Amino acid sequence: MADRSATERIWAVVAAIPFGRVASYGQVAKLAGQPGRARFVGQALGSAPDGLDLPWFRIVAADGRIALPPGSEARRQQIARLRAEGVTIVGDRVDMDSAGWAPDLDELLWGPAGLAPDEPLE
DNA sequence: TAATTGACCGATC
DNA sequence: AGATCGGCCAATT
Repeated sequence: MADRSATERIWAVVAAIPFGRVASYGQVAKLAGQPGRARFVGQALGSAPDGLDLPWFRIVAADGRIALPPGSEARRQQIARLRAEGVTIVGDRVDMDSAGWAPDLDELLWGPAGLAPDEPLE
């Protein structure tokens, strides 16, 4: 697996998002080595085959808003899925302060990925 | 082939 | 806090 296309690289980053965490499109793009191409992330997800079982629902807008169109079935499922993982969602927003994913350094500061996200850190 | 679209982002007003 | 604008670039029309 040497020459992965940008799309496949994005899939890999999305797949690397830990349970109970969310990441923004721009962040995924940056981690995939393509800063500034946030929109491409959305396309990559829409083009992702179901076989990958990609956690697409862990991707939200930079402000924590659900990027999917209101009233859409996919959006409703995204919210349900995130809540099922213990992510706090108020209105149409995710609490990025507690559920937002950060680069590996944060895992060292915040603890291993198995940490229960319900627990406020303060 | 050109124009339009889109699961966005950041700065600015 | 909301709205506007430019940038980004592959897929679709």
